[in-house]
Amino acid sequence: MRIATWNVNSVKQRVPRLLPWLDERKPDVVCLQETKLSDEAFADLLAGPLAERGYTFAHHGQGQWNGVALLSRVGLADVERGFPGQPDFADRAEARAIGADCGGVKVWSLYVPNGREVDSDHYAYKLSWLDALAAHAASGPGDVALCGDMNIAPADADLFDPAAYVGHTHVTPRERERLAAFGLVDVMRERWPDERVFSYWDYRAGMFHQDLGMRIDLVLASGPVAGRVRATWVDRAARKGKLPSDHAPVIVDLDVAPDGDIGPVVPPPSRPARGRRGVTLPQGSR
DNA sequence: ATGGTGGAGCATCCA
Repeated sequence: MRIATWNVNSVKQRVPRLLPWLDERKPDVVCLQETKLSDEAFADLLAGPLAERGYTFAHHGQGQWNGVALLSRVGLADVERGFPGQPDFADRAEARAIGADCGGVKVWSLYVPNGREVDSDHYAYKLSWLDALAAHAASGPGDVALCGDMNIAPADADLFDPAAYVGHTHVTPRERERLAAFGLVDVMRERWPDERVFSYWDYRAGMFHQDLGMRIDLVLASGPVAGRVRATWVDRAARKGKLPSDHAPVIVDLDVAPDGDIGPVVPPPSRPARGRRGVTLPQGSR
């Protein structure tokens, strides 16, 4: 079973990239984030193309911001939109979490709040949001995979240059502690312990071209799921070419790949490290 | 060079 997670940064803009990518990679379960559509608009846009490809789907949207979805060819049962105790921001519920049983695994598509500035209201919201998620994720006895844009780099190795992020969100101990508190396995880092591997590159200043990115899109799996992993990689090809998202998909194969390949013969997930110091982070970049 | 891009949508806000 192949699971993928991808922050598409507007699924409407990304349709010409998403549909060929589904045909090429043939994921069984897809977690999308930042769809930026209402449920109705998502269905109008994608119900036909997804049905043609054998996917059922569930979307949790709020219009122009946020929005998460699950696509599945292995079943989509017990769909949950949001999770118990999920906090609001400014008294408004945001569409940042959708979960379902897909092929025996409870899969969550998550778009963790950005946090904006350390110690801002939005940062406090991010921490409380993660606390509530931990309480819910820990409550289930079954196999679980938390997938999505966590807006946290688990370690300094997940940054092109740790010095560029001093004082920024995404790297603070309080955020990283929340990730660790899930008690789940970061399957990408387990598979590639010493590789330079990023999933997000700012659109600005040629960051992707220079491979100046960060790894914030994660698959966090419970032990039994992590034990089934045969391959894990970042699909950097999806970040290239015309009108890409600023994130690349993260792909995880459990047991065997959908085309029968046994995995894990895949290229290293990113380029070798090139010493780059003193690069100024684009303002607002996360 | 103290900027630079892209998506929401129409004035800015967000990442």
